[in-house]
Amino acid sequence: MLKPRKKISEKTIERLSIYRRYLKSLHQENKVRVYSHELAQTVSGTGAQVRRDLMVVGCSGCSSKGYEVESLIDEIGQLLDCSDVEKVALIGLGNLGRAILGYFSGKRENFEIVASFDTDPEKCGRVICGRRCYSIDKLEEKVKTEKIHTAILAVPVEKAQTVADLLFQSGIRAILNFAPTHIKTKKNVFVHNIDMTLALEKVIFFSRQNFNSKEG
Amino acid sequence: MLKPRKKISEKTIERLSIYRRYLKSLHQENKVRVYSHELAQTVSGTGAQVRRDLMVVGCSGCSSKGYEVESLIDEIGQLLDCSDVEKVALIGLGNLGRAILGYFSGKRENFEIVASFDTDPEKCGRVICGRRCYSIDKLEEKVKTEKIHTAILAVPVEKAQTVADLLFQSGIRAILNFAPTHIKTKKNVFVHNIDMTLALEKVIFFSRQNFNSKEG
DNA sequence: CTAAAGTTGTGAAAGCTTGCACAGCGTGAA
DNA sequence: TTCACGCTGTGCAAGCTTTCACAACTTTAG
Repeated sequence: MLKPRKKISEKTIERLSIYRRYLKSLHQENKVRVYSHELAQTVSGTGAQVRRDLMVVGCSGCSSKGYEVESLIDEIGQLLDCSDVEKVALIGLGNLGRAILGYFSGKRENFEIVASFDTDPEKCGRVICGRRCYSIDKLEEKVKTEKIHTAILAVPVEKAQTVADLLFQSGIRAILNFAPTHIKTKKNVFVHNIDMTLALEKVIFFSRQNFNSKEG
Repeated sequence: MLKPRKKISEKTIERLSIYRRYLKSLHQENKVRVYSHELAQTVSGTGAQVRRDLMVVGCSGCSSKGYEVESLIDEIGQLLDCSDVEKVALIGLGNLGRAILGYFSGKRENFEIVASFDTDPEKCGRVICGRRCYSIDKLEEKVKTEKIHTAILAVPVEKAQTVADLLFQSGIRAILNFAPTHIKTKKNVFVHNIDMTLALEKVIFFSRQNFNSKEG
């Protein structure tokens, strides 16, 4: 029943997600067809790359007319989305955690933050940004009863590994980690890091390098 | 005067930054030496990769004793850091923007957010999270007089390209973009995107894939 | 002293990602 | 119908990244 699908690279998945976002905006403008080179602009890529990415979703392009916007959206969705809305837990309600909660609140189709957790007794039990905050002691229980498979980690760096271990133990399958540290995950759990400090340092480095190589 | 340095890849720069972070923590624990395979753990990599990364900073390892923590920190710093603190501007003081401002406030050695900007007249002129917020009309002026080279973009997606163009025009050399859209940059400007929705979608996808391939 | 163990630095292979180039096809014009 | 055009799908090559594997070196033990 499961397709014999090849390994799909992270980069391809990211681009597909970006294509879809653009396709949805085209759909709202009632555009019916789109060419690969148009999609390519959304990722600074080439038409060939787009076509290759689309091969993994079971391509349906049509020579000289391009791709149908609506069916592409569907097909990418079939690959990327779950059958039902994915439940997500947020751990850590500091400044960043609350901002994340606000950022993801409402208007999402594919996932929803259904619970948040913190250690601060001041926060536990209250409703913050429209979601009830639980004590982290309840994490394992909630994750299991609510069948949550994905977690966003926005705790201080010292606590990140401990909380991550707790998440593994609870049966979480994926973590989006905002703590600036590498999380050791032996299990079959996918971890993606968003390390803002790292990103800023990188950006600063390349700004200088570009500048020096051109003008310095 | 400028080293004839080869192109250094983004990935290498990221890893170097991570190594350094770990090295600093080792330094605080008064650890003097470190082996490549220890550093490798911080990035889920191999010793060979670490050694290769370190080649670009002008390696100084010593057979069978490993690397000196302190001098490695210095050498990586020589590559990554500017001679003086890099000034950064933050555009957009919504929930996310304020969280970013808080996140980066204080205790940073290499960079500092020196000004923030927003369109909301309610915010302009006030001091938010310890930084004065200016009207976006002042952006070009401020960027030029303060010699700011780097910007963090945390504006709504509709405004992202417009503001980015303004930043290019003002002479910005690098942008860390949080808006979920691709920014067109013809000039010699380095743009790095942090797209949280994209990241979460990716994480969800791979959690399912891992799970299915193992147990489904 | 010699030998064993363990690490660095790096050439070379393997693997992954992107871009080129072209066959094949559909469309529209004449 | 026939032709020219332009797009898709994809083999292949080029480029980039990681890993392997090993010589050279340092330290420790005997």
